[in-house]
Amino acid sequence: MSAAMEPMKARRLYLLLREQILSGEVQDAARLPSEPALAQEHGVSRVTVRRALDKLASDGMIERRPGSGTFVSAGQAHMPVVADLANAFTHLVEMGRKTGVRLISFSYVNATPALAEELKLDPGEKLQRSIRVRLIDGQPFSYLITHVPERIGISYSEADLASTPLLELLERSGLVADKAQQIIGATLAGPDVAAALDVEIGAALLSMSRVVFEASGRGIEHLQALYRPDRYSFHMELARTGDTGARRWTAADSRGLTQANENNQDTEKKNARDKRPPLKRRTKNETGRDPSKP
Amino acid sequence: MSAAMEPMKARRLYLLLREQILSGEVQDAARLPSEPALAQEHGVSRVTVRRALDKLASDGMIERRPGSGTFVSAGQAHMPVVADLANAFTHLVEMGRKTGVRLISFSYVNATPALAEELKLDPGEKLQRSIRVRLIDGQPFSYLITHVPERIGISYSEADLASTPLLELLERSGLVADKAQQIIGATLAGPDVAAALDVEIGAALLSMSRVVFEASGRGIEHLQALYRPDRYSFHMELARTGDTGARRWTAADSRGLTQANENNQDTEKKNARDKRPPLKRRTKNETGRDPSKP
DNA sequence: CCCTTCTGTCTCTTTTAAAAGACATTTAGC
DNA sequence: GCTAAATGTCTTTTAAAAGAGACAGAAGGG
Repeated sequence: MSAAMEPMKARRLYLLLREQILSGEVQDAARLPSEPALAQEHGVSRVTVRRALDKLASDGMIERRPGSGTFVSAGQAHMPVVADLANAFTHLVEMGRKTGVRLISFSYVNATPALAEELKLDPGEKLQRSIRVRLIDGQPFSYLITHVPERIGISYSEADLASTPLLELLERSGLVADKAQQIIGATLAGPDVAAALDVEIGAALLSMSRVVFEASGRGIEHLQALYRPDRYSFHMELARTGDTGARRWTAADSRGLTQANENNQDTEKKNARDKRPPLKRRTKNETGRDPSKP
Repeated sequence: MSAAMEPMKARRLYLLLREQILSGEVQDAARLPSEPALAQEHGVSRVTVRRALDKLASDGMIERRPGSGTFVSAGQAHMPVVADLANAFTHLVEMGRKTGVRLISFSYVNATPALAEELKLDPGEKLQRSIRVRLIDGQPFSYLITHVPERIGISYSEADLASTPLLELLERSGLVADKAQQIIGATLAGPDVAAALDVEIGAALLSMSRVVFEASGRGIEHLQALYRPDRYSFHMELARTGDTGARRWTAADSRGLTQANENNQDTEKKNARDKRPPLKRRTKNETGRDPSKP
């Protein structure tokens, strides 16, 4: 019922206006220039302006009143799910219990050179590769690609993965996580991730990659997580300790997981999945599931 | 000499292949299907496949050998600049001394409702608004939008902003930062930010917004930072402390700021700025500058 | 109340991207 | 050295996005 990917000029104007609104360059709650004005100002046709505004409106960033004008929607809904950075891990474990998980794929593969190095694998060692999607209130917010050495991966079943956090599975089988590295960055959503997270194809995602090591120094888990930034973000509260000269910020253990905010306009957001018929995509089995277990 | 924004289908295929490579779905160093094969597989023409591959190649993700095939470029260059998350602040201060800063804009504006609330401003209070770009080795990596209450902002000059970190300026004028909130997310690059950071218009950016409070509880700084994820990312090392039952991750103060890796293919990356002639953009004064001062 | 201005919704034309195919050039293998 | 198959580079045709304009309906101000 609607085209999938907005065309170039419209997208450009959309990003421009979005930038101006988010950066505070355009006053909050102010009226935007009229559509013909915007069209002339940016040297595009009104249809294009309209497409850009349509998208802003579907993002909930603007409100359009026929006969009156187009207005910046103040609020900017906050993040529904927020992870505390200081100990994101424990929260993730807790969250694993409160959220649903879909197992997208599960297989054993050869380690790529990069992965083998990061996990400090023995040469030729294989990896268990699984892809999961985490849901909260039935809505996906994270896409997890995990690689675990085969010798470790065999200690739990495919079904376990769909119900229990991986770290817990690992520790149940006697392994002791000792150290971990995390890198937080950003990337663009590809078609698979986009479909799984219900976002558009070029959307921005928060990415976290993590490698967990046991005491011996060998890697036991490699995780590449992709988050919808509108549903999940990292949150820290910092306190300044020490006096002038040696001042420094320390992470105040803010009781995180602010899970408020229910009026996000996401419900209203068209869940129309786009078509892109020619570009094929692998089929994927779906394993909806909700937790249980002590 | 080259078109600015890659067309839709090409972009889609680009994102698809990129996803498959980054997720490890396509084996490292493996040969991709031939261009005609990819064209048929995805139901697009070879020109489109070609455009997608062109972009992957310019990202350094693939290598094309005429007569032989197209191969996945293993390495995936690491981040040149990495910030330690545990005390990203002090590092930022240090970095402020080692890097260049460009002042993009400087003005006084009315506070938007959202900003007024976040900073806990008195009604009607105005804000000093400044936009800066941080460079390392002459290359931009962060775009900073700061809002400071006017009464505080007048204590330093426009030129100060181009040479000294803001937090230092604030503390020089007698203010004492006490607490801060940070939120880390991701967003898409708009035209202005894209131009300033030398990325494409729809690129993914790492975003951090921070509010700093003094002891009285009043906000003294609001920062919205946008980072190029290929040049800057957050890095943490975690250690697991406590025994089974009450296990928990604590941030091991990894001596961060890993500034290694010089062979990033970025030098070779075409710095061709795209044209987009009709879409206007505000002009911006540039204040190149390198540090000094004790 | 009327007039102006704004958004909403069409139609038609122009421009640009994508498709289809031909052909040259390079490499690897037999 | 020949052949098969790959990338590189064209040209022509077709499909899709963007442009241009007309017109209806809603809101606000004199």
